[in-house]
This record gives sequence, structure tokens and C-alpha cells, in this order.
Amino acid sequence: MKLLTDSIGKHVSLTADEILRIPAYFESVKTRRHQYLLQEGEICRHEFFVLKGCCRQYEIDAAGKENVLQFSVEGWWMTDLDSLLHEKPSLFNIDVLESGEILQINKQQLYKLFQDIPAVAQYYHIISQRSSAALQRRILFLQKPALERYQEFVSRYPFLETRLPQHQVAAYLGITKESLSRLRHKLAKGE
Amino acid sequence: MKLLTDSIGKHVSLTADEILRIPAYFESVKTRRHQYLLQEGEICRHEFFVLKGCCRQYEIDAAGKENVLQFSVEGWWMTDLDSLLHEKPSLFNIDVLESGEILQINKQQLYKLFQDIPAVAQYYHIISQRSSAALQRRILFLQKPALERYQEFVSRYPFLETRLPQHQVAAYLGITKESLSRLRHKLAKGE
DNA sequence: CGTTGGCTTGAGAGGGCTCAAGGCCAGTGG
DNA sequence: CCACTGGCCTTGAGCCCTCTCAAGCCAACG
Repeated sequence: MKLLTDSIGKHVSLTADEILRIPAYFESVKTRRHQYLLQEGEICRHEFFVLKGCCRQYEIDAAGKENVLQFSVEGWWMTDLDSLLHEKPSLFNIDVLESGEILQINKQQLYKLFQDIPAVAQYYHIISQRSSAALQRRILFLQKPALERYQEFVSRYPFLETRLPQHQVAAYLGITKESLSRLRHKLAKGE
Repeated sequence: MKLLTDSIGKHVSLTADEILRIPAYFESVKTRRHQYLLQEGEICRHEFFVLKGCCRQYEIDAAGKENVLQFSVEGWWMTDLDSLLHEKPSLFNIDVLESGEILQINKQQLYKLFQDIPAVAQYYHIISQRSSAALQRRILFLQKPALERYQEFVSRYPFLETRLPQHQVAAYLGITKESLSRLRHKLAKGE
């Protein structure tokens, strides 16, 4: 829980009183590996904040391939914004790769929180912008050849690279697990 | 100018008085083909709103290839948010593909406008979310094979497909102009 | 009428894919 | 304690999609 208020406090200033009031807006949920936080077709009802463990957001395309949009570990947010805001069925799945704990908050509580503690609304705004910038980076990222994508991933998220199974990393990079295995082999030899 | 207030009015409600006051916050600029609205390395100072004509936002990668992030025609917004907000050098270029006219507004004026007419702040928020959703779609889009990408592009933006030179479309799809030419040839024969 | 920009077409190369088989644990049950 | 199983990673062979490089066509334009 401290992780959440710390994360907010890093971007905007909170009074001691506000820090105490924030947790009440959230619901804590223990998560288990393979558990779904959201399934394709459902309407997404929450913003999720990971306290412990690891989740992934992905779609399953027409060919049955799983395309990973993003991972989320301690201190990161995750949701399907489009589904949450417009209350329409989600195209995505969110599931748990590593058991742990999340905080969730629904739309009503979120807006209430924004009204009660405006600094949080400001924080949310900043986070949203960062997320847009990250999406933009990811689009350019996907134009690069596979080897560069892997190297950029490793240098940007070293803690993810060691923590995730390789086939998940491959699904994030947009290549097959076999190709990733070969890339790694090539890199290991070359160095 | 009516295009702008119409666009805002489509998402939030404005009083007749507000509609009259909005234009004063913007600066109108005639644009010429090949003109830069932003060059790599510069700090982006404006949000742009296209009144007439067509622009593109792109980066030039290490190999010298132009990767198009998005096009903008009448009624669309365009900027480098990351550069604008954090006043850091942009990685992107924005240039004019078709002469026309744009409205531009700097950060100070934008925030002033948000304060003076809160409905516009609300509008901006909605637009930002839509743009995030679009970026997300684009990431999944780029995982699909080239033919599907082209077909999806044509059905989503038929007016762009006819209006843009093919090599620009190719740069948006993430393929070479030669490949696009062959895809089109194949489609034309098959139907 | 030559130049230029946009589009097409061809040949060859290569990056990444599919399909298939095999190795290496860690966990589980006999 | 050992055999078995399932998950994960690797390796190989062949193929296909897309790329590069090169040439050629056509329409617009000075």
C-alpha cells in the first residue's frame, strides 16, 4: 500500500492526512498465477495497481497468436482504458504470470478520489501522459529488426528480461520463441 | 475556425459566448508543401490543429528510413506531446504533405484556455484518451502481416488511402513502397 | 523535351516463420 | 528414491514473406 502512496508522492505532493485517506478507495486482491483479471469480451471495471507479482495484457489474434501489449510489475498500473471508459467489451486479456497482490479501483471510486484529493487527479494525468509516450515509443520500436528490439528491451527493462519466461518476452517483441532463442544464442557467441 | 469549435462542440457543450472566445487563443498559419512544423532536435512548442491540408509526423531511424507515426488532415490534432510537456528535444519531424492552413496554440495559451473555459479542458481530456486508444490499436496492427495491415488501413481511412502518395502509406504500414505496390497488384488481380 | 517524382516489375538475398524433434529441469506420485 | 510428466528452451531443415538493388514506365512540369 505504501508502494501506491509513494508512487503518487513521487509526482505530486500529498499531505500526511491524504496519504492516510487514499487506501480506503482501493480494494486489495491476492492474485494467483494463471488467474484472469480481465478476459476478452468482458467489460473492464477497474484500474489495477500491482503491489506484488507480475501481470500481462495481451490479445489473441485471428491466427490464435498471443500478442503481448505490456507487462506490469510492482508499482505499475494496468487496465484496458478503452473498455473501462466506454464500458464496451474488451479485446484484451489480463492475467497473472507471478502470484502476488494488486490494488483495484473502479471508475466511480476513482472519480470520487479525484474530487476528494485533486492531487491524485493531477498524478493520474501525468501517468496517462507517460503511458502515451510509452505507446508511441513502442510503435517505433516495432519497426526495428528483431535483434535491436531484443537489445532495447533488455537495456530498458533488465529486471523483466530475467524475470519473465522467454516465450513471454518473445510475444512482447513480436517474434516467435524459436527466433528469440536463436537471437540469444547469436548474442552469447558474439560476446 | 468553425471546424475547431465544431470539433469541440461534438464532445462537450459550449455556450455561444464561449464559441466566440475560443479562436483568440489560437494562431492561424498558412502551410506550404514540404514545410516543417517541427524538426528533430527542436523543442515542440505547439499543439497543431489542421484546418486544411495534410501533415505527417515521422522519425528518421538509424538506417535513414522514415517511419510515419501518423497523418493529420482536416479536423485532426497533431503534436509531439513528450517534447511539448517536458520541453525536451523532439525525436520527430512534422511536415506538410499538402498545403493548407493550421491553427497552433502554445502551452501557456492552452492552459489559460483550460482555465477560462473548463469544457475545453474536458474536451482535451477526451481527445487524449482517444489518441491513446488509437496508439494501442496501432501496436496490435503492426503485429499483423502486411496485407492485413494494408486492408485495415484502407477500410479505416479510405479518404487517406486515395489522398496520400503510396510511398507515404507504405511508411505508415511499416513496409517498403515496392512491397506495397506488389500487394496492391495482388489485390487488384484477385478481385 | 529533358527532368523529376511516383509507381511498377524483376531477380536475388535474407530474416523470421513453421513444423518437428530432443534436452533439461522441477514437481509429483508410485 | 526413482520414473514420469509437463513446461520451457534449443536446434535443425525448409520455406515464405519482405527487403534490397536495379531498371523501366509514365505523367506533370519547367
